[in-house]
Amino acid sequence: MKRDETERTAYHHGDLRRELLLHAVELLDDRGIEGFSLREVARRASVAPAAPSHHFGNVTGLLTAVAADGFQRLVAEFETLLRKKRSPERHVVALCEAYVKHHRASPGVFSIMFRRELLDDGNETLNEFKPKSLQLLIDSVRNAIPDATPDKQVHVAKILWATMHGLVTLRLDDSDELSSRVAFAARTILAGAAR
Amino acid sequence: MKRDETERTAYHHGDLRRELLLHAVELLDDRGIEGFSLREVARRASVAPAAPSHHFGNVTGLLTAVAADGFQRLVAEFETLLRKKRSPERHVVALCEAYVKHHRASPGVFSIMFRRELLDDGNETLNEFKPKSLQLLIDSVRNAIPDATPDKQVHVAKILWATMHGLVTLRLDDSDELSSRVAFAARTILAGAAR
DNA sequence: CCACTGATTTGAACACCGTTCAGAATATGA
DNA sequence: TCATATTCTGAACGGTGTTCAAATCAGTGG
Repeated sequence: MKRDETERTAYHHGDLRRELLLHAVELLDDRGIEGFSLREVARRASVAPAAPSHHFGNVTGLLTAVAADGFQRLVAEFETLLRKKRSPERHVVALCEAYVKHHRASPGVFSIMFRRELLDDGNETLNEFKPKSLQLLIDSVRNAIPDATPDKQVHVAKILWATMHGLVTLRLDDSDELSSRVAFAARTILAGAAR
Repeated sequence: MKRDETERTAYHHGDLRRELLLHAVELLDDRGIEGFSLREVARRASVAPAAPSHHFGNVTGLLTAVAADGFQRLVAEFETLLRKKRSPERHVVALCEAYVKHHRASPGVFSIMFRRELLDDGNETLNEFKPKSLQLLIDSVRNAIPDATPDKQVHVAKILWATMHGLVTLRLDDSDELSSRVAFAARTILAGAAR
């Protein structure tokens, strides 16, 4: 009922689950996983330390929810890009660039999305959207190198994914170079694979 | 003096620094960085919780020493491989495979070597051997694609490095496939870059 | 309208963590 | 031998995640 109102009382202030998620994202992007703590999230939401447990179970549950959201957004962005009319190769490059863009927009969230040891592997949203994001890249690669065998197409897609991930996480150079390096890398790999 | 003897007394048992390093490596490979704790390392060395601080300052210092050791070993392995007589391309592939091998041999150590937020960036050993490892790959790439511009050679080397890193850390497939995928990826990227 | 039920949040407790610091134990060297 | 420096201990402090009974609130059936 009273959704947007500020009339949250001490208990039951409407949508604590969502609020905790927002603060968790903010804290992650602010201080990274090292500076992250469940108590600090609770503190930022002006709530007792034990409050999150009811919504997420434990800290792993909260991080998993954040990561699942991240993959969901990534898939949404991928699908938006794929609706545009472009050459197959440019589609692949666009996905790779989106990957980097996603990281820059929310580095803290991004950095946990692929840390399996931090996440709950039973989460449904995660198990739906994480494979889906890879699948979208695989499909694009199929169109970009249609003459390759299906196995090789998957092969190349995984290599592309790994390359993007490495470039983004290793930070071998400042982020200005990163965008151009990503596009170059994608084209180089496609070229090598198409021979 | 009394080096190899088991006659370690309560205090001053010879080479606590080295022993702590060994236990830290063991614990990292055993439980990963998530299960790692300075107190557990001290416990495994049968020493008080505060003992490590004298040798490493704090937990960051200990992890940095572990990582620095890791890079030193990686560089040593690279140099051994580079002394063998092979084609330039095979040299590059060999380095990439060594990268993967290193990860498999000591995944816990490997996983912290590139987590800059966990390490002390003032460490001399680290600042010597980490750039050196990349430099060795760059040099190999120069030989493999001699006709490319120096900039592009560095470019390609960094892409290769990122790809290996992504393949190893993302674990997109079981580790049996990994070795062959790494070699394929290296050749694909070199081929694409040589066009 | 009200009592009841279930969902939500609190507050206190527990064990563990990293770090600090005074002081004890040992090693070193004059 | 004795003074000094090095190395380690033990206790303490504040912070963390998690658990659990108790307190609070929302909604429903009577």
